[in-house]
Amino acid sequence: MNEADVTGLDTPQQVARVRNRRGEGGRLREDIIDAASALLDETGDERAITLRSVARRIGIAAPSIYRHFPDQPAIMLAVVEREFAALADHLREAAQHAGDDPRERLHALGRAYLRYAQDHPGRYRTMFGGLWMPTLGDNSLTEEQLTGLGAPALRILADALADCAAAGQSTVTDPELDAVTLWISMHGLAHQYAVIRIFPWPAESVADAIIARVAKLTSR
Amino acid sequence: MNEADVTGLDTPQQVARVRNRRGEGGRLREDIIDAASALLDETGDERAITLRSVARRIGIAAPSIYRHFPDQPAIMLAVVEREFAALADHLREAAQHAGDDPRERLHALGRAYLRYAQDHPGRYRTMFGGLWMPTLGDNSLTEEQLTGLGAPALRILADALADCAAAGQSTVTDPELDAVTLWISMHGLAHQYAVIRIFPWPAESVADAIIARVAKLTSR
DNA sequence: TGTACATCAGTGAACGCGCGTTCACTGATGTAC
DNA sequence: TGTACATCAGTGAACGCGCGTTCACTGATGTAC
Repeated sequence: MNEADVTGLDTPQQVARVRNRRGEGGRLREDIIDAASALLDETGDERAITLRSVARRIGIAAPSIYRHFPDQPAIMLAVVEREFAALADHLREAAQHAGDDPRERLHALGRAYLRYAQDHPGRYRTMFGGLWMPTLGDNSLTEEQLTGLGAPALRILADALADCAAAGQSTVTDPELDAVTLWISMHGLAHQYAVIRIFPWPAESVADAIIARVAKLTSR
Repeated sequence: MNEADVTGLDTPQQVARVRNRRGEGGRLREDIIDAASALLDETGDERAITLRSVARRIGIAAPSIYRHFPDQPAIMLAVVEREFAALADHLREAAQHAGDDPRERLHALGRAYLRYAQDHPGRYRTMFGGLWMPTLGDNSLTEEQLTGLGAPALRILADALADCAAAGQSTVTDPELDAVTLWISMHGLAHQYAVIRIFPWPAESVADAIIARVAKLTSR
């Protein structure tokens, strides 16, 4: 690091980086995941996440990554794990801000889910696109871990749906199963959003229709 | 081509190939698309479709592809175009074999759509995954072409839904819009099928619930 | 307080690989005369 | 019927590139004595 670094001559890809202090080396791990997420947001293409592109972005040498990740797929897995947690947080927050009416809360959750896919299409596609996944036994991810990734977010949805049913605003009889059905349906919309940026149909009404019909909401 | 070629010593990747006769060079174009589709089926990973992997598979030299495609993305586009047509054919056939009851026909379409995603997960993910798409202005595909790809399949679904409404089996009032809604919802299920092979929920009932609720089918 | 040293965080050079693409070419085949 | 030739279908060698990964290393910093 020298004076030239603050002149703005460096590309944003090659920011000068201060070496972490002793004992704080673990922070690079977070920086790597941050950089990979940012690359996903910018390029929308998970193929753009290479060991070297991530290293360039942070301003480190490529081999430095091996101090924190065993190989390249491990970075993808870490990104996806963090994003699933972020999605659950995002939904939880939306549910808390939605007020006391269960029906409103469910709609708020649907909107929040869609917003996540719209705001981070690259991340959403990566999370659900499957290309980061193990080639079946290729690495150490178990099936439970795999389906468990989305479990917290699904839990939030199932609770909201159960609240609707309890309040007499929905006629579903199996909120756990119907939460899956609702999530699957919303995923179809969110995924299309994340893939085709210009959605050729009135998306709001599509979302409302899906929620109201799949969740079997009663007419007000 | 010599005797050794029929001894089975060659890998399936390197089949001896007879040069097309004069005037029939266009057949290689079909062979290239065939090979790319087959690679998609086998690997389930569109990153496996490279100029060289396709060429190896057919048994030609890599540069030969340039006689038929301007570049590598053009192959992907051709594959996707053909698959969308195949999907529409598949649905049309299912509708024809479903008999005269509109409700049954709609359910048959839903099952056929799901089956396509199950039988060809790699193709399905590629068609709807968006990674083959132009980087916006990067090549010559227009927005109409893009959204038009799925139009024939959507048409079939919209007609079936309109038939349900006309027969009093569905209370939808806008079959065009609701066909989109239904397709989006089924896409969510089909996409999950194509990504996670072991589906952790009763998929049949999920599909039935989506169709019945989104299509607003009347109870029998 | 000073100093030797172990540890930590990260580097620089190099490797082999498969990729997309280019170029000048080859050899079979149909056609004009 | 024969033959010259244009065309067609496809090739072989080579290029530069970015990739994942390895290896031995460097230099700062905290710690034990």
